[in-house]
Amino acid sequence: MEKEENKEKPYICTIKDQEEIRYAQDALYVLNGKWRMPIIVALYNGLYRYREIARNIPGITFAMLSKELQVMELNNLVLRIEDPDFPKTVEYRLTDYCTSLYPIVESLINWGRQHRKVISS
Amino acid sequence: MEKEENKEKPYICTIKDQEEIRYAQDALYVLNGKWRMPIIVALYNGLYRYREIARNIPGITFAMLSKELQVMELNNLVLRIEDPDFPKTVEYRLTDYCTSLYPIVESLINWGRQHRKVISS
DNA sequence: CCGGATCCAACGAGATACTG
DNA sequence: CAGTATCTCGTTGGATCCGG
Repeated sequence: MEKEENKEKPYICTIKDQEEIRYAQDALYVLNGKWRMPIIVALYNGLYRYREIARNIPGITFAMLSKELQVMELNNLVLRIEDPDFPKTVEYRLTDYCTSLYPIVESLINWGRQHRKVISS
Repeated sequence: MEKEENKEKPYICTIKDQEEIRYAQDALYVLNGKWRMPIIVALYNGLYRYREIARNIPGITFAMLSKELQVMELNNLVLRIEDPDFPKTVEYRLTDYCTSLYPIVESLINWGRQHRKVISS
């Protein structure tokens, strides 16, 4: 980090810019990685079971999903609900906290849909 | 990739889920990495010059910004406008294509702002 | 069927020094 | 001022094996 260099020149910038950039960075910190948002989409659409989720996210492996879900549980993004019956079933749910992220995910989906239309026309 | 395993079971899932997940993945492919979105925010807010941008994105180095801008230019996200005068000045602008991404960035900022409020209260 | 643990490759990211 | 070229390093991502 060579923040010294950045700070040395106070520079005529509107504080607003810096703040918006920081907000974006904060959100990115929570949502970083390749799989976090797709997993949220899956859960949001009612895919709750482990293999169910894995099967519907193109390219993900079980190991990656497992690791991501662990981290997301620690970060309070998902809840893990285990049923002790046999065969063992586990469900994952979005926390309310995570649900508040959905506008971001939604705009992502909308852009993707629009973009698909554009490039295929 | 053990997609074979994923494909083997057609499985009762609504196609809609898969499509939304794919759309999100498409968008993420364009916006991946730690710096792409912050750079877009900076440009969107009227920071056009190289050092101006670097100074206003916390944590970024000149080298990272340089590399990102190159890739973003190739991907048609930014335009590089060089003025041959001395001292040399270069401006970067968002392309229209990139501007269409701004709803995503905006929702990111809004969540970040909201989140800041929540954790500081 | 539900995963976790481990090991390793690939890539992203940063430090540093240098150029026009 | 506006970059580029390497080099290193940590993290992400993935394959494989293991357990309840």
